[in-house]
Amino acid sequence: MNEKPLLIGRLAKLAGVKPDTIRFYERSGLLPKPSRTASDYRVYDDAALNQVRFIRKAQSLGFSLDEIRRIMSLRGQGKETCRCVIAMAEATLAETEIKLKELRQFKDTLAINLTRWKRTRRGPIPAEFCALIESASAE
Amino acid sequence: MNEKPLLIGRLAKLAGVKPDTIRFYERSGLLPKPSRTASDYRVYDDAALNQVRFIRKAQSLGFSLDEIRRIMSLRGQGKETCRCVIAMAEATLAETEIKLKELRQFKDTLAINLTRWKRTRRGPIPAEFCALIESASAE
DNA sequence: CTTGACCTTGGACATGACTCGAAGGTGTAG
DNA sequence: CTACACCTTCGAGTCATGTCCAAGGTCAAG
Repeated sequence: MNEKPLLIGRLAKLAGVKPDTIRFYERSGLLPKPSRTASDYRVYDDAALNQVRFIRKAQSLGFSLDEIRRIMSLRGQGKETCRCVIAMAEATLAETEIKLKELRQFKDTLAINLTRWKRTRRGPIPAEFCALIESASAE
Repeated sequence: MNEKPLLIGRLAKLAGVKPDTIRFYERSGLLPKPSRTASDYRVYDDAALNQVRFIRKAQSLGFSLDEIRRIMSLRGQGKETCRCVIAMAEATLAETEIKLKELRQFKDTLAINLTRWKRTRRGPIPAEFCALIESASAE
């Protein structure tokens, strides 16, 4: 009643990417080299799935693979590297906060411009659109 | 006392990009074709500077040139395109809001883990900090 | 034992977004 | 007139991030 090993195809499917992408991440040093079966198949554990999902998530938030590699390297450091880890985490946090602020501002600008457009060019405006503008500018 | 025309090099410097990039944006339909001097030099106005800055800003927030092109086309077009424009704006706004929410969540996760770790930093590195990657990708 | 779905590697190709170089024209300072 | 820093086009190169293909190995089902 052994569980079947988690091979690359299944991992890829679970993470919503292609096997090639997993291999590419491994080559790029984003994922640790997995263990292999006797026949050289890659075998993954559950952590690998989380790691791949984390990469995609961070990517969708605008981090490059290079930045993600740095963020992920926070794991598994020795205690002598405490300061380094803290600094890195804080840098990432600061970066994220700046992105947040700018994105919010961008959204507001967009909303304001659309409101102006709405006023000058009075076409048929769906109700939901007005609601969207309202809620966006209200923030 | 004529003002000197705003040529590509100066515009590029003001916007913090290279002349090549400006030409590239023009070729890609992100910037309108500027007027030319008798000797075929591109001559820009202040609006161009704002446009280039807008592109860079939006880019830094994770929008592709293609998305930016669509966002920018909201300016100064149409009358029958109302519905189309509205739908596009709505989509962009929604997308931006999702990004906002996710980024905020990402930041919070990061901050929480960092704070927790700082409090306990006398001892060995707590497992939960090392699990940052996993927790961040959870959900 | 064959079939078909997996896996392996290596290398080529694709796309977005620049970035550079060559070859030549323009404008101004000395 | 001569430098020199600009400008022009065109085509090619670069980097990040995949994505595909070929040639071959593995494994479970029929």
